[in-house]
Amino acid sequence: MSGKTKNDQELRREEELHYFEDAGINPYPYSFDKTHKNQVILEKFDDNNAELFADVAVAGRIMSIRRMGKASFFHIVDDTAKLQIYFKRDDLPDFYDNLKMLDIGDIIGVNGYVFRTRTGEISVHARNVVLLCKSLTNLPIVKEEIDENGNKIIYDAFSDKELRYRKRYIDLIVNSHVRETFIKRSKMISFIRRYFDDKGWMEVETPVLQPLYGGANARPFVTHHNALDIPLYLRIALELYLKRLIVGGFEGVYEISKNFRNEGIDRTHNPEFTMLEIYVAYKDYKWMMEMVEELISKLAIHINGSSSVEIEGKQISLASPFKRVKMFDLFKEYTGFDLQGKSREELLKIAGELRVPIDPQASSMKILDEIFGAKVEEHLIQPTFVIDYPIEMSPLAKKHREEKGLVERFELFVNGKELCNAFSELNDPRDQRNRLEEQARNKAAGDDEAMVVDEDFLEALEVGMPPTAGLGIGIDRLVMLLTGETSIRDVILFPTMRPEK
RNA sequence: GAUCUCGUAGCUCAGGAGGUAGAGCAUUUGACUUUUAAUCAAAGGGUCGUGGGUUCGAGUCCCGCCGAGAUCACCA
Repeated sequence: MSGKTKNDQELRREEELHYFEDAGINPYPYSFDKTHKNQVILEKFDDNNAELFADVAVAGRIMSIRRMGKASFFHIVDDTAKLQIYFKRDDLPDFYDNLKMLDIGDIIGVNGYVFRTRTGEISVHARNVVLLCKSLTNLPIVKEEIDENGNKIIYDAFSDKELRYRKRYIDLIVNSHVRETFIKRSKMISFIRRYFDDKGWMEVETPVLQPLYGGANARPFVTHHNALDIPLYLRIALELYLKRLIVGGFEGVYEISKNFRNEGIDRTHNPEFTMLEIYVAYKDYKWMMEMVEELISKLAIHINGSSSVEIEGKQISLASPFKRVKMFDLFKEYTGFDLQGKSREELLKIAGELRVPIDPQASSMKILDEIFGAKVEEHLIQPTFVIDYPIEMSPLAKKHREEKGLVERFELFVNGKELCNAFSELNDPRDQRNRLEEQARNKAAGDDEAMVVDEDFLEALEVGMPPTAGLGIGIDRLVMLLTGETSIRDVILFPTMRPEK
């Protein structure tokens, strides 16, 4: 127990705990043999097969109590559904009086038979009850009603976001849609794993603690290793180690794990977030686009039963294929300017005409990025592959096979937000060295998100990496898309919070 | 990091002409052996985020601090 002062309800629960102990009932027993999940009973029971449900054992947390004198109705919830339990005094001579010492939040196990009540609800008629865990704090009471149209009306929802995120275990208990969101998240990740594994690509684990960070433009977290007495960085991307593995001879590797970026927190950013990266040898970005289309459209159907999702009131179709548009064609379409091959000064002038505010020190890459963010992104509601980026924006991508000054890269945008980033991976070590050195110069000039030169990575490329297609997907944002959530904190179980004081 | 908004009982909220707090649910007691936002009757529960100021008097006005949300900046 915390040292917090207990309120009257918490004190009463302690008294009830002692009541059970004094009665020789262990309030924290060791196990309970369940025969059925609640959902199975609700789905499989019908009035003609009652004999199959004549002796069931169910268990779960008490969520509501209706005492009617010599009969009582509780709802218990397990990890599948809410189920009603009927207690009749005559059938529970030994335990019925103990029922009033049970509270919302306690966990019980019940043996009994399944039946349908007069009002039609499938329920378990209890023959035996065991207390499995006494709860010492009171939960928020959320009541639900199904109206005549079958819509669920929720009363007194537990909705304080701060409490919900800090006390996620309570959020999960009382808000069933929250539990569903995280079940979907888990299903999505296992679907992706299965999809990749079936193709013969291998899941790997690469260092989280890295002597040099790389693979993205971001500010890292720094920590210190005592025995080695060196700084170590928490990874900002998976890329450079996964490519080393392609050099090492694996032909398809992927990793799904946390990245850490020392930046602001908002509706779409959490300092630690889950990234998927995959690298497949002998493939290019065109192949990767087809893979992404298939993966995402199949995933949507697997998760939601439909390739169409509604988010922020917009209907979005994730059915394959997705639109593909060259980045500079999008600039033409939404700004009226052809920005390809323009000098920094020309871009600065155009940004001014478009009324896009730009830091006068900004590089041309930065200016393009700003204009894209301000003028183009918002139009990319339906899934759109934006392809062929300027070389300065993509230091790890391979030069375009036809167009000078561009690289073979795509980003997938959905609902105006970037979901994936991919390229034909740069495997010419000389070109890669030049580009990283350029990054290092930018860093020296004050760009604290620019990349650093990783000599070991360059040596790996000198050993030789086959042509390779690489892809990164922000899993949290993919979950947001498929669950309709608009805040990343609603798809991360324990989002980063400032500590309470 | 900036701006705006918010922080009242276990939960959801009301109060805001400054006069030391209200509702519903939850809890307690009683009635009720198929109820379901169960119902009916009665009762208990709050140093109104925190520290200071103005005032005879502050949940209410002012300032600092803590925490949160939204928008923006940066990014995925």
